[in-house]
Amino acid sequence: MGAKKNYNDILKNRNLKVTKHRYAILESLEKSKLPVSAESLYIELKKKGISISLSTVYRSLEALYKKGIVIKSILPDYNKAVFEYNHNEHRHHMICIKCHKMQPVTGCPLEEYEKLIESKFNFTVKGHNLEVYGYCDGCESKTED
Amino acid sequence: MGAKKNYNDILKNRNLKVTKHRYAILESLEKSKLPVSAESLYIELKKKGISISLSTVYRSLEALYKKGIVIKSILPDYNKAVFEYNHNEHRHHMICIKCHKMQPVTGCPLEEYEKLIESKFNFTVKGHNLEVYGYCDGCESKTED
DNA sequence: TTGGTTGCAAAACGTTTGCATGTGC
DNA sequence: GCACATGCAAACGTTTTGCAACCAA
Repeated sequence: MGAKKNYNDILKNRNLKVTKHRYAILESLEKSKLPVSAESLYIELKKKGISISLSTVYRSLEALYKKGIVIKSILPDYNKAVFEYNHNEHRHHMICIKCHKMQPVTGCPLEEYEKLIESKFNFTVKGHNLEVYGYCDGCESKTED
Repeated sequence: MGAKKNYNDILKNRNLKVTKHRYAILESLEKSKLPVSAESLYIELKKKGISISLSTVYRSLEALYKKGIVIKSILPDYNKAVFEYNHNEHRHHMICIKCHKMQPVTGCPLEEYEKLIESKFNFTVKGHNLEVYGYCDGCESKTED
């Protein structure tokens, strides 16, 4: 909360070597308001003039995901994984059924629910995954199936 | 509720032709306590002596999913889709990080949250997706990373 | 120096599709 | 009979991997 951690520290703290690529990926993700796919991140980095291969993007994202630095999710109608920086502030998303846009929502109603599950079943809760589906502002009017 | 609907009616009501395969798939899913992948469903049907191809399983599941008869989800660490019968009773799942077992949990804490989102953003909520991750009964003891 | 990281191309994987055939209504 | 469902094999798009070269520590 006090001193601003840089990406190097984040990587070092989780025993990941600091490389240009990982730094760039982390920076991109942290600045992005929305979750991105490996490919779009790859394209974005290329545009910035960074020389990187798609497999490195995949490998880095997987490493960051395994360390909990980024969050990975796959949506049923968009058959690829998307990644976002884990802000640890517990953010969820609203996903538009029509245009697939994702917007973050802060605030999470699940604390009590998790406690309930822990006590009711013999299950140690470590986290959860929540997305809300519907029609966003722009698509609302154009509804009709 | 009152009269027990059979699978034929479920299909007919959604304008899907009744076929042996769809019937068998629906029956399998409805009886299954846990979400299953297309392939495991395929294997299960084969074991029952039903002659079916994997693509039919995929096509049927997709059709049922599009009609809202089944629920489709993809988990970040298990890179394939799983399907479950939509009991309309709003069930969520606990997923074990270690053994990947999924168990249903009834009860959903999200009604108020959805209302909040609808009023706060201009977003028409149509549904949501929630999974809780952690260690199940059996894996709890073996924890350690 | 050394073990982790990268690029490339090829492989793997789950899933989708084209087309000819079969089947429900 | 006709529109839709199916089987098969081939195609697809995303993700993973083997290997040699590279680089951070």
